[in-house]
Amino acid sequence: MKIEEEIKQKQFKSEYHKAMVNIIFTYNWLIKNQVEVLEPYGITLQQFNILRILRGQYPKPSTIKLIKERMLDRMSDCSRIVEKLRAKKLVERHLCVKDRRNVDVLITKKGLALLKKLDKIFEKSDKNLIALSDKELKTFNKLLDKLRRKNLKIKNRDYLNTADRLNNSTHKRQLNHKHLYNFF
Amino acid sequence: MKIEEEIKQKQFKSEYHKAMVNIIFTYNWLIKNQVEVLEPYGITLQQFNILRILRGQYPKPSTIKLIKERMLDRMSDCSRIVEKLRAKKLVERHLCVKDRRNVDVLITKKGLALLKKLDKIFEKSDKNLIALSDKELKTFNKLLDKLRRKNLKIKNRDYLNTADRLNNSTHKRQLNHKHLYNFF
DNA sequence: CGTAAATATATGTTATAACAGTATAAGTTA
DNA sequence: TAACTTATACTGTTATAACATATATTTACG
Repeated sequence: MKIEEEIKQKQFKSEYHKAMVNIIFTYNWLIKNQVEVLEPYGITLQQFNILRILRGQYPKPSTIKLIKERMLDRMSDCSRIVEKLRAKKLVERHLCVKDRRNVDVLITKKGLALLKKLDKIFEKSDKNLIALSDKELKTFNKLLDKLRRKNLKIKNRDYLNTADRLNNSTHKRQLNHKHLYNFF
Repeated sequence: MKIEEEIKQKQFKSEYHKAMVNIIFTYNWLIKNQVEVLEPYGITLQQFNILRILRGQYPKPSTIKLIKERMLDRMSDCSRIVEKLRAKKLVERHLCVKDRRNVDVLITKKGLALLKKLDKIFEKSDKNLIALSDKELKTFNKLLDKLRRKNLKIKNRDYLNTADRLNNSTHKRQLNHKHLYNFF
């Protein structure tokens, strides 16, 4: 549906402006779908994404640090999310003997089985979700990549570890917008 | 920058999958910029958007209901955000005499002045942000509109008022993803 | 070796998103 | 007009995002 109808706005002041709204609207539309699919299975989007990261490493365990990096996000709550997954018996945690600062996180059989089930669900729901042909998808991806040519002053990567974070204290709590997930 | 480099992933299993990640990544990239621009001015993105909605109606006042609708979101915290704006003297609140259930919210001179300043800032920062030509923007918007052809089972609009919300209690707290803003 | 620096994770704190529920006013109908 | 329904806004609650700090371990360096 055209974005103008979706949000009941007669017209935008420019194609540029329309593109901004369109990205935001489409993002919400997309996330909403994912969340609704996950809801009956009792896990959140964040938990789901961590499970997929763990599967990506399986049978190798992942440290909290590795998970954080894959989430491409500051994700200070990573420890706590992993703890919730552990409470559901979807992951195991072991102290790493080589470097006792690390915690090895491993997805369990139960976790793998859940992902397998969800794969099928998503395959079905996703197939009809993004309604573009393969050729259109390519154009679309190219445009998105080009769109972001200009780098932001503060890059995501600057915040990947505590040290960097502490060196930059110019900003206060304002970033209420965390959904930088890594799908794979 | 290509999305593969941005998130250090060698390749995606499909263009479809890449598009999903790309939308999410681009959204975060966009919001991050907005938030950083607003930060020095001491208002959040949500507050900023409500101010713009109020300016859109000015000199007419807006009810909380109207603001909620324009936000295109459940936005149960609307009252509280307006209260914060009032504390900063950016808006005024008056009891509506015609219908005493309503609260008339009006942007103040100070609020208008702040928006005017921010307009200039954003014009500068935005100009270089989305790096697409006008023709590319048109193609891009067309693709985004087409992308969403398939409607989600649960539409946003179903949640615009309390009555509708109460009639649908099939879901629990899961929707941690609110950034459906209305820019104008 | 001893001390400082760096690293990895866990925990504490505050604001707020996402609900649910309540209070008040207006509209509707018997 | 009373009784019921709907509409509008406000308030309460819980989980968590976005920090900041603390603790434990390893590495680096004099």
